[in-house]
Amino acid sequence: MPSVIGLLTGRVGRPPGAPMAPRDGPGAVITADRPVKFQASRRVRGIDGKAEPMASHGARGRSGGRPTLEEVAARAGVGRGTVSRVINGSPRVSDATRAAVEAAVAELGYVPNTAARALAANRTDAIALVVPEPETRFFAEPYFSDMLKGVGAELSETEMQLLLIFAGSDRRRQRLAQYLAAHRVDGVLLVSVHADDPLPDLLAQLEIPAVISGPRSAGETLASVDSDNYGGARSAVEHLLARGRGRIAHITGRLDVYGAQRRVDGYRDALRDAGHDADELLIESGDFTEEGGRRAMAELLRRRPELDAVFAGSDVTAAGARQALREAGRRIPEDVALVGYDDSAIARHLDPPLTSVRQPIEEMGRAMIDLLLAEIADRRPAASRGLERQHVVLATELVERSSS
Amino acid sequence: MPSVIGLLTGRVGRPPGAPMAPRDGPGAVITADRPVKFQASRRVRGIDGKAEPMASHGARGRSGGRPTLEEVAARAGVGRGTVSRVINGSPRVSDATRAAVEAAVAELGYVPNTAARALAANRTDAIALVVPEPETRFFAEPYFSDMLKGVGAELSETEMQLLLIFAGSDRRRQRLAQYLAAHRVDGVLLVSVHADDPLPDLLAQLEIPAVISGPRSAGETLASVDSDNYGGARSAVEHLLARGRGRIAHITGRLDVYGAQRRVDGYRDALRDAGHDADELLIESGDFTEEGGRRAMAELLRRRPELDAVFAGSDVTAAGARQALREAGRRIPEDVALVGYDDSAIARHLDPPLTSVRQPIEEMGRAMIDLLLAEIADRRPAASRGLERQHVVLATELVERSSS
DNA sequence: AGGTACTGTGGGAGCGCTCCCACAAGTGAT
DNA sequence: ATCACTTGTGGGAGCGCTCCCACAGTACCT
Repeated sequence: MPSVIGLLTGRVGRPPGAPMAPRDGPGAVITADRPVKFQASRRVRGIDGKAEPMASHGARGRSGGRPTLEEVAARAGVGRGTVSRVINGSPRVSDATRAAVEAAVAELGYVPNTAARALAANRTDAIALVVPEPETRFFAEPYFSDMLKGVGAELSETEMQLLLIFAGSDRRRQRLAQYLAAHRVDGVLLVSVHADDPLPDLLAQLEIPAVISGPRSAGETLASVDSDNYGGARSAVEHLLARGRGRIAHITGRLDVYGAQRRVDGYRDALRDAGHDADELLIESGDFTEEGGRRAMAELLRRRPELDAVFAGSDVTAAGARQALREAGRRIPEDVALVGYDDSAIARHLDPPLTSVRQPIEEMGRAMIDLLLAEIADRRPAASRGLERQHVVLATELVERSSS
Repeated sequence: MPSVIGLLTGRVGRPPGAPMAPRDGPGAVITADRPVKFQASRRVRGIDGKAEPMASHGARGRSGGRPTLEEVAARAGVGRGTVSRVINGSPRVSDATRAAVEAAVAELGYVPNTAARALAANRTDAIALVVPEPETRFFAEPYFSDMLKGVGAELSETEMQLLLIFAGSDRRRQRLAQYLAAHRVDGVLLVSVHADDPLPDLLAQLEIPAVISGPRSAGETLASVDSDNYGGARSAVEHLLARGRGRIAHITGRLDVYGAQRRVDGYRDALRDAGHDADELLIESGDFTEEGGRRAMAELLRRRPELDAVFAGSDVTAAGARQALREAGRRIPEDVALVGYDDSAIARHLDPPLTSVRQPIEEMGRAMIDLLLAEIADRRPAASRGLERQHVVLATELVERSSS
């Protein structure tokens, strides 16, 4: 499978009277509410099939017979600049002129030439969603498709095109670097990036606007969107406490992931605030995998056989823990209550169904796009930057099921 | 989810001495075998963060400080045209000059500007894979991902970018039409198109090269790639005959799909050639669905209870037939042998595992790309067209399992 | 010598846009 | 009436490429 999938997200027409988007707005390409009909548009080649003389240089040729801005202008009896303003939705055009231009556009079936626009304006109207994972994982995990849904929804209000780039192997990362160096996108969305990934630095160097889905640290330099890992963990632990559990263990995620650290913090603080003594032996690190969860659970049972609840760093981890608990003869939730994180599909399908902390992934996608578009728009007027990076944190929600 | 996913498939560098591809070849963008290192490339903005005067018109500005062809030429002490020839891999450059240019390219970290190239050359170096289905089906059915794999593999030798366009709803078809009208792709790959789809006509009108994966009829006007439905069906029936079955029924696919008709033809001819009388009551039409298969099977059992084998138009259909057979108390394969088509995942997982006709889907994807690239290349020199459309048919293979 | 035919090279013209300057016309304060 | 804005408009000057023509240089014929 190729390493970059791109999603078309632009819209076809701009709702009449819709507010202008930033930077004079990505305007309507064409006001195509009417049925999309394609006039056979005068062709370059003669009827006999032989190539027309096609005056080596001079009037219309290469474009394949498509109308240009200039032609629309002539038709509408206005200048080129005015047509451009109408096309791009600038407000500084009189109503009469606008109507004339729109009529000409419709009559000629004018569609802007993307390449010319990109060249002149030095932008691509495309952004990339970079996934440093093999595409199999991408398609398998609902996390990504939820994110994609949010991103797509938010983007559908714009003319932006989305490219999905898989950077799971060295070869692909190389390709990605190439792609970025060619400035083929106006901005980048980064998901599931590890702490030591050089990609963020590359983006900074190339001065490409970027938003990261989970900050790499408290001092993240890129704009970021995250769910409230700390709060989510707290809510899980508080829920267990409220259920009367007092010996709550935690299987962490990979601790080089900042979000996993924050969950540990939330776990610790919730227990401390409830007046429980810290017990480091109730914490065992996992790695977000099922096997890791099983191993960690077995270890916890060995160290603290009297535990009565487990907060796992992910649903998959919880699934592993569940197996270890079963093997040890512990019943869920009677003997040990279990809470996961992510509220993924497995949470619902586990036996018993798993209480889990839901992250608003789709919303995170939307938020990322908002931030990114703002950054792109800001950058445009090569103006005084130095804006602080935005960091958005979205609330989580505990979904209670019968495992706790 | 957005309606167009684009896949990046281009390569990073051209293998030294690789044969030139058509039309003077999509050449190496940059000879980046060396580790991808990004020089901080002189920036437009001053160190203090304020915008440089940036002489309103005149030398270098908009491009964001990236080197241009002109600069590479100056550095290498040659003309602009020569650098262009080197970049595009033209053979009409002396070795010494080429080396000098390549050195300059490497030193400056030159990467061609895609937009400028697209504008000047009137091409996009992108093609679209159009899927007139919702993306859920796309991701669920291995048919598509296999196809994608083949397409991606073949494309990885070129600089072409792939766009995946979902045209499952009216809105999306509209968007697609818009996209095509803007000539944002050089060519289109069409998969699973129904007989009455207007898309092929639209493509013809816009003069966009296109290849279809299953011809809509014997007189398909578009270039096409298909598997040998006729031969595949024959091999299935011949296999059943060889196993001593004499009363072989057929559950067809949707008969508005040309391939399904061809399978019926193959079925008929195989029986006729073996000296069996035609028995139209052994043929019942399905619709490629499980429910259709079940219904058709029930009907066949009612009409011809003495049947001893079934050739189903697809694996899914076979799965439906299997249920109906079970319900009727027939054992597979003892009482009734069952053969499917597609050799999809369910064929392996059915109980008993299903004998099925495998189509070389990945190869079909490759073949489609080959045809499409050839068409695109042919079209370029607006030369005498009128070439006959190419139709490629690939052989199928019978995969024997225990259901027959 | 003068053709004829290459190969290799430089650079003009142009692709279809956006950006921005110039300027006409209108509006209102002085 | 003059000045200072504002609003709307036209069009020049690019953006960074590709295409192709022109031409120098070399080679091999007559």
